Formats: sequence, C-alpha cells, structure tokens
Amino acid sequence: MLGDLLSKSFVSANDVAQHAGVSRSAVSRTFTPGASVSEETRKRVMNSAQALGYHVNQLARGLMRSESGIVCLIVSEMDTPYRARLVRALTHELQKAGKVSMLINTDRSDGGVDSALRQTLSYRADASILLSGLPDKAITKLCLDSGQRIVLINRDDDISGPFHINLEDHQAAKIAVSAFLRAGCRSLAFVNSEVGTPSLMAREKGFHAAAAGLGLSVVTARHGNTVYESGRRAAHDLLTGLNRPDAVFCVNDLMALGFMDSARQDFGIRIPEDLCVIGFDDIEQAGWSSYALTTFAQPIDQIVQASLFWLGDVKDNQNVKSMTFNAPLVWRKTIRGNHQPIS
Amino acid sequence: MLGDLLSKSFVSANDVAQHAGVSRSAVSRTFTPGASVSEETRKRVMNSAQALGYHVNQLARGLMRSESGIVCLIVSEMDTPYRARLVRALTHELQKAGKVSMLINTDRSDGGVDSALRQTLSYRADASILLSGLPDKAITKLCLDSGQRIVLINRDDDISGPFHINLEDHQAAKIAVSAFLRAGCRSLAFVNSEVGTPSLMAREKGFHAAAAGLGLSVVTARHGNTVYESGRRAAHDLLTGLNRPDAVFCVNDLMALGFMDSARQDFGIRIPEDLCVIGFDDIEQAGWSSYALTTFAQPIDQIVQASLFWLGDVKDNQNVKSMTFNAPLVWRKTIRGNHQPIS
DNA sequence: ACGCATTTTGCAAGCGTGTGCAAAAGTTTC
DNA sequence: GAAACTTTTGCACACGCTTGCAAAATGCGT
Repeated sequence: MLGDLLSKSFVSANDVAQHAGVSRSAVSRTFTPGASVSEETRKRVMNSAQALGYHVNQLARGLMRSESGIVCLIVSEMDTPYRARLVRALTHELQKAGKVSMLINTDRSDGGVDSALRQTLSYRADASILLSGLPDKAITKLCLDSGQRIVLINRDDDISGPFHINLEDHQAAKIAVSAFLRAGCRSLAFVNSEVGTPSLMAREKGFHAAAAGLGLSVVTARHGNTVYESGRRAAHDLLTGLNRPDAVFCVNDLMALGFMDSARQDFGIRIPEDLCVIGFDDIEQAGWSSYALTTFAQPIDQIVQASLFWLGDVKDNQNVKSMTFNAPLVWRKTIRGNHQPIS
Repeated sequence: MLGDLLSKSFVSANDVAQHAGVSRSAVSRTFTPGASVSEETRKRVMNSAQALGYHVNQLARGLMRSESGIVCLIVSEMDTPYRARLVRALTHELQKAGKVSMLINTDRSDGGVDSALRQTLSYRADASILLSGLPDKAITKLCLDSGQRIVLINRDDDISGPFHINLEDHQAAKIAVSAFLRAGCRSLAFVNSEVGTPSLMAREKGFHAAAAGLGLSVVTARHGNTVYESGRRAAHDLLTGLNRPDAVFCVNDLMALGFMDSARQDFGIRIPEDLCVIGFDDIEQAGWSSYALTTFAQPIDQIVQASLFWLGDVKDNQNVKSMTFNAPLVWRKTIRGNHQPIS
C-alpha cells in the first residue's frame, strides 16, 4: 500500500512468497493445477496474492512450459458477416477452453499470411487457425515443426500437415440445382467473384456439373470480391440481355443480396415469381424480411467444435486429418413452390 | 538439417550465435532496432537466422523489456457490423504500429469485463481497448498501476485514469431533430434499446431536449438489445396506434433497418413519404439500396487514430484525458426534401 | 608508430516462472 | 516409539531474451 507512489509496477511470485512466508515454489505450485501443495499454504498464498494483486505472468509461464496458451486467428476482411460470426464463436469457445486468441489481420498488409505465421512463431502460439488466405508451404512446415497446430478453414486442401475443415460445397451446389429444377426453373445462372478460393470454385464446378447432368445450361458471371456491390454488378451483367435466367445461385449471401436489390430495383424483377435465388453462408441479413433469402447455412458450431478438437490431445488426432461438414439449406422465400428438404 | 526428426522444436538465439560464430549478445542486438552491431556481423547473424529458421521469442523479450507488444481488445457481440468494422480497423492499425492484438470476448462469459482485464494483466498487455462493458474501478486501477494504458470507446465517462473517446451524441440528436423539422415532420419518435449505455442514453436525452426546445413531442420505445429484431418490435409498438409518428430516430442502424422493414411490410408505410427515418453508425447495410438509410457515421478512422495516439509516448499525453468526435450525418433517402447539411 | 576517441563485442546478471530432486514434515503401522 | 511410507517444501537450475559494463577492436590525427 505504501509503495503505491513509485512501486515497481508488477508484483511477482517472489513478493507473494515473502508476504505469505513461504517459498516461491509454493506460490508457483498454488497456481499450477494439480501440483502438490497443502491446503493450508494454498490458502495463505491465495490470501497474499489477493492482497497484493498478484497475477501469474503468462509470458514467463509460457517460457517454461511448452505452451503459451495463445491461439492465433488469421483472417482478412473480418468485418464480413460470416467471418465476424466465426471469429466471435471461435474466441468464445477458445476462452472456455482456457486459451486466449490473438487476432491477426491480413487485410492488404505487407506479407499477408506469411508474415502472420511468422508472428505466430514469435509469440510461440500453440496453434493458428486460418480463415483467409493460403500460407507458404515452407512457413507452414516451420510452424508445424515447432509443434504448432494449424487449422485451415475452407482453404486449399493439398497442403499436408494442417488440419482441414471443409464444406460439402459440391453437394450443396447439387441441391441448389435440384431446388431450382423443382421450382420449374430452366435457365440457370451462377454468380461468383473473381477470388477463386477453392471452396468457391467447388461450388461453381459442382453447380455446372449438376446442371449439365440434367441437361440444363448455366451462364456464369464473375465480378470483384465476394461483396454486395459485386452482386449488383453481376445482376447488371446477367439481367440486361433478353434471355434472362430464371434462377441464380450466388456463391455467397452478400453477393446474393446485392443481386436481389439490383434485380428488383433496377430491373423490376419479382422474386421468387420471376427469379429464384439461393445464397450461401446464411448471414444474419439473409433472414431480414426484405430479403428472406433461401441459403445454405455455414455450420459455424461444427466448424468451431472441430477446430477445438484439433487443439486437444495429440493421441486422439493422429489419424484424422480433415473433416467435412454439410451446409444445410435454409428455406426462406426466394424459391417458389414447395419447400421440402431435398434428399 | 540432420536434427529434423527429433530436433528441439525451437531454435534459440544461442543456436544462431553458435552457427554464426558470434556471441549471443550479437544476435540479440541484431534483432534490436537501434542497437550497436557492425554491418558485417549483422549480415552473418541474419544469414544464420534465416538458415536455421530463427524467430525472436517475444515472450522472453517481453519478460525483459517493459512492453510485451500486446494490446487487448475487449469486446462483446463482435459480429455486430459496427463493432466488427472497428475491430478490423483497430487490428490493422495496431499491426502497422508494431503491436499485436489479443481479442477478448466478453459475450456472456463468466466475469465478463473484469476477468478480461485480469487476463490482460496476466499477459502483461501494454494497453487495453474496451469497446463493450464497463470495468470495475478496482481492477481498472490495478491495470493502470501496472503501467497499462486503457482506452474506453463510447463508455461511461466518470472513470478517471483511462482515456475516453466519445461522440457528440447530444449534438447529433439535435441535428436529427432539425432534419426532421425541415422535412415537415411534427410527430417524432425515438427508438432505443433497453441497454442503457451512456452514449445511447445521451442520444435519447439529446433528442428529447432538442424536440422540447422546439415544442415538438416525442414518443419513445425501448426494446431488448440494439438489434434488427428489436427495431421490428419497436415498429409494432409505435405504428399500431392511430396517431403514428411521421419521423423516427433510431439509436442504431440495426434497429433502424428492422424498423423500416416492419414499417413497410407490416404497415404499408412509405419511406420517406409517410415516415422519415434516421439511424446511427452508418453500417454497410445502411447503404444498401433497399434501405438507403440517412444516418450518422461513426468516425471510425478518427476513433482508431485517437486510440493509437494514446498508446504513443506518455509525455505527449499527459494533459489530454479524452477526445470527442463529431458523427457526421450521411444523407441518403429516408428523409424527404432537401439534403443540405445542417449547421 | 603512437595516443586517443569511437565503435563493436562478450560477459554476466537479471526478467518471472516451472519442476526435478532431495530433505523435511507428517502419517500410518506394528 | 521406531520404522516405513506418503505428502509437502525449498533449493537450484532452466527457459530465451535484454542490457550495463568493461574489454577488445577499429578509426583518426599527428
């Protein structure tokens, strides 16, 4: 209390030990779950710690133990609804597991994912979860070699070592075609960005394949990023001509919403009477009554759960190297006709 | 190369020193900007570091230096558009400043903000930025005493010690009233949540005060959280009766959008012909053409800039304890009549 | 070639923690 | 009460880094 004015800023385990009249080991063990301390000294240490405002220095602890408790989330454009929701869920669950999350923004910064992974190494992160971008193989190896776990969510699949979480994009695309077909649509369109992420391309390929299998033609538009405005541009691209499509599968909800707004307001098209629309992600806005977009839902909970599974004990994980989840179709009002599930 | 199979996972400065034939101090200094190393040894060290895959251990460095380089962002409901955007901007700018951001989610977790700040202490964070919730005073003091900087964004103002960043909520509310008046509105409504954050209440108070000053009456609705659905409920609340308001100021864009959707679809109200709407935040969705919401823009850049200013050198900051920014009105299409700026 | 000023370098003492090991204390058993 | 255990405790070293200090190396002027 007296040293308040010019006290050394942090109180160490030493100070606590002195105050409690025990050895420093005792206080260390008090804060180490499962260590051997008598109930009495633990009490004494706890009291002193409380009185002095002691907190274990996780930096020092991380130096000794192999684990720092830090998990890095590597993500760009994190204010995108889907990404934001995933980040929120991940941090929440990581905290519950006693981890702490370090957020690395790879927007358009120098080095991007690679420098992010380097930072990951500097802070001795226990694991990195990548929601965006693709890491250089050499750096990935470096991370793995230093005992780090790596999780790739919806990323490229040909890197070995990391744990992969993917979606049944192909299957979803197939279901989209079936839904359109059942609604009586015959002239299909696919709206993609120019990004070319594997999962995005899988949806496109799957859609084309499924349509071809049924003898339906598909016209494709690709514009900019997977954002609202690109969806609008796609609408202008696809709806200007004479033979308009009567169904459009957008690679992403944001694009779908932009497409819908433009279709209705710039072209006077009614949805779903004149045009059926399906999106992907099931972001919050898709449920807003101005849109009521039928869309495939990201299985956020499963993705998060799988990520945390991979951070658990090694022995359990030896065999499994990837998990693939189903993205269920959420029926709203942008498809006409009956809304029964499709097998 | 040979030790690949069972190598100790991390390469230390010692290893690099040995490989380069210099002392450990030399490699340390090589990675310390502004330290005294000859150009030649620096080169040698760099080469060895590269070859061995060495990365400074920031945990150990943080142990010696006073600063860990970690800045904590404490936030709940971070997938809200405004929050997500702020987090994105903060992390980006923090990284540019050589800091790293630790994201702490206080959603409905045990302890909330207080335990978040405790974590902050454990990791010896250089600073904490609070976007949500209010910290206990004792813990705040503990953080400050241990040399941590604290930034409160749009939080309560009566805590001394932290740096406060606030908005001209009162002023904005006044401008909203003027805009409504000029558009010919006479029957005003205010839509708030039940959250009761100081800045939210300031908008409400300011709106009432300004309206009263002009002899206009205001009816207020408060529902749940500051989310879309609450806006809908407010609409049902305010638009069901006979004497409907012809202008509504929503404390938040999300509520405004919910209100608009319900007003149009459930009540057949035209905007802005029958009803003028103003929101707050200028989230991306406010600009979507289905809404074109006139709203006050969060000055994100200024907020971020101010936050980083406070993390700078102490000497410059001694005097200033808070900053207040103007939230400019972004004119779109939910107010009828002329769209000139209001003094 | 020499003295002096300046840069570069290595040594060693920390930073705050975890943990193996042996000594001390406590507990049970006969 | 002593012997044989078991639990608790303290010592001391390690983790990987920074940095003050003094010694070594270098540069400069004469």
